[in-house]
Amino acid sequence: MEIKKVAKGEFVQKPDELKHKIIHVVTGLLRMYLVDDDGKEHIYMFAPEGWTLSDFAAIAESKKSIFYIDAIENSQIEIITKGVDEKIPRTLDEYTDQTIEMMGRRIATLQNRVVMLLSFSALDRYKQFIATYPDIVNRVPQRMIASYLGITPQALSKIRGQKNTKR
Amino acid sequence: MEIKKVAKGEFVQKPDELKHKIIHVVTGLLRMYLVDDDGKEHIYMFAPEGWTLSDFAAIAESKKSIFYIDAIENSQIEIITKGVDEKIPRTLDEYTDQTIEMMGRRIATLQNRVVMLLSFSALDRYKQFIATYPDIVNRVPQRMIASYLGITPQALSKIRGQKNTKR
DNA sequence: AAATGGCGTTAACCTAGATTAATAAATCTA
DNA sequence: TAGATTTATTAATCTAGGTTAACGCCATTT
Repeated sequence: MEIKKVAKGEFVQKPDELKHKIIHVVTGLLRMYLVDDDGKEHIYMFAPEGWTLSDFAAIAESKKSIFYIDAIENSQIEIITKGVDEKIPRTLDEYTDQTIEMMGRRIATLQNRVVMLLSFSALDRYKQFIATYPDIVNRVPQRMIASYLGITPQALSKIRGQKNTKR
Repeated sequence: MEIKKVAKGEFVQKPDELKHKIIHVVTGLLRMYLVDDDGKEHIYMFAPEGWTLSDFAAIAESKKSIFYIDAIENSQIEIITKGVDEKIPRTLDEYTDQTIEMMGRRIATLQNRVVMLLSFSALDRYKQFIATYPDIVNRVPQRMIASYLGITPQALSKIRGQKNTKR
């Protein structure tokens, strides 16, 4: 396990790297995102202090990751590196309590995210985001929140205008 | 743990029940879905043989579930029931290898789903679905696939027409 | 076999959010 | 601190997919 400082804007991972990374954020704030065929960024998740980032699907399927990971703030992180073909632990005693807890939280988060993307309007997604991650809201630019919500910065700007006049 | 037969169309869970359920599918096919404020159904996941269904977020947050679960085919299932306030296991030795494996697969699946919902067009979502779940495609009505993809049955029908003529 | 109800398809119209573009404010950099 | 770059906002226009509605096809029930 490697401890590292990353400056704002610095990359920790790029797609197609030959090693998988599991990144634990000690201080600061990172983001994990993909770039689609049209060159558009889509933020998969933010990771503030205490969160862990990794491409579970890539590790599970022994594929290369499609995600970029970079720092939104100067951060301190711990990195565990594994070969692309290295298998996920197969039995219980290869796991730690901490890993299990992280997995449970991750499933709950992803589940809520899918429900939101499936059934909420852009406005409701935004409301839920600020209710769920009030601290993140003030630490990242609007356009990244828009990207996380699956809408354009322009649409988010419009929504915020409406939201304020409607009260 | 309770073993049960459920007939096609029969409910296994409805929202707001006072017990959480973890459902393992032995044979057959179930679906887990929610109904939004406009009365529209959104399918969260399908569960054929070997899959496990549960509302992780509700269990993690000790809340009541928002999901319906019912049988698409006559099925045989195993149900584990827990009180709504009953805590998720806290330490490793309360887990089984099987549970851990299920969690890993679930994260990978959900991650792929979020990426798809964030960055794919309706057509690409459909293509990815039939590539990933070829067997499910022929076991569920189109309208349910549409619901899973986050589009209307009419939109899916149109897409399928295009897809065929474009070759 | 008629009636009922679910399902898939097609088509006309509509709307939430995307796209494009222009501007101003904030932030970075030399 | 001047210039360059990024960000947020507003507005005009466009479009993927939603909505509504009608029709035909199977199944199931009577």
